[in-house]
Amino acid sequence: MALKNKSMYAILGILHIGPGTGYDIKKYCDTVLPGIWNENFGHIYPTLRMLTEQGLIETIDEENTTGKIRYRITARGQEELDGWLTDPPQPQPVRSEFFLKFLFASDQPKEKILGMLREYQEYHEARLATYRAMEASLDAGISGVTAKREVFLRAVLRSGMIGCEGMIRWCDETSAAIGAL
Amino acid sequence: MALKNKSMYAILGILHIGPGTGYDIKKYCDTVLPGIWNENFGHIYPTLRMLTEQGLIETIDEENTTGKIRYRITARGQEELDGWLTDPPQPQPVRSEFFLKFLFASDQPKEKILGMLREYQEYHEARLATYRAMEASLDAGISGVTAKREVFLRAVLRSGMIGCEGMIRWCDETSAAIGAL
DNA sequence: GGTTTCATGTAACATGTTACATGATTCT
DNA sequence: AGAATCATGTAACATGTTACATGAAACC
Repeated sequence: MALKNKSMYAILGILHIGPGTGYDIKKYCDTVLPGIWNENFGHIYPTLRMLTEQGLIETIDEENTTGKIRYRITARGQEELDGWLTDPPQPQPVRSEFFLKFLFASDQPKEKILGMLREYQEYHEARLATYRAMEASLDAGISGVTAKREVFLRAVLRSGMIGCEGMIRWCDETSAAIGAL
Repeated sequence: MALKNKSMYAILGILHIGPGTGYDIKKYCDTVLPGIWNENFGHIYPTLRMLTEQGLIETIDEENTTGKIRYRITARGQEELDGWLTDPPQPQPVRSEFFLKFLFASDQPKEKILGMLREYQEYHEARLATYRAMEASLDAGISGVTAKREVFLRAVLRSGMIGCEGMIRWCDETSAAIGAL
């Protein structure tokens, strides 16, 4: 009875912000949700069909000249979304390839380990730069979001920045510790 | 030819630290690798068989009274592991249920949102406490790891702590911002 | 006229989790 | 004697990714 997977809620949530096509949903994940959520077409289209069958979303038929199919959330879909929002998020299993490699690298040459740390640091510096750019575009007021939702978007950006800053600092600390070995 | 999945390397890496059974590998993931890597039996046993077939690990036969099967890494397995360690880790797709909910919660009552943040903060405080406990047990010198590997374990613990501290700070900041709405 | 972006969808494949079945050993 | 932990393994299921096929519309 209950929805099986998280993807269904992700799609329901995206459609609650505004109606759109499967393609729009993918776009939304890639542009506003990177680092938070990802979906691929192989998942989106079957899920849209399931959600429609369950009456949680519906198609908008509008002088359908092209092959586009726009969906919007239904009242029942909104209810289902609100219920999910109330459930505490379950801690998800983590799999960090970097830390796994790092832990197993203790017998590798020091230079190799320092190189791994440098790359990891550069990766986070690049991410931090893109977060800052996103923040700047919010500052410039070119996004079409409401003031309230902007507070939430900024908060999510801040969390990404805090994470990156922490990892950059960690790389510094750790490089120093490894260098001293 | 090349190994398909990350689990194979995780298992290879764990066995490179020391020989063990499938059960030991699961234990290792649950105790020293939580927050970094997880495996389940349904994956471990078939993978051990594949790794054996590929000659990357081998069984240790020792007066096998019980049903235990202990594995150790082979020279070829060590080579394969070293090669993987040299490849840069690929950025993994992220899916954070909490942030997804948080972003979709902007239309929910303020109290509900503050509650979500409070729970998220408590969760990170609890994790921080376990990391500190793990650090204390390293300080006490009761772990049987080498001095060098201990440096790496401490570094991984530090990264977990930095992450938790960052998220706790973020919850404070964000609760204040939401409260002011 | 050609390239990029928009748009939908399926099939095959890869990966990961849960539940179950079984039994030995160790601890209380 | 009973409970907890150790130990191996399979089958069914759930989830997620990639490659492919197709074509319209927008841009240059």
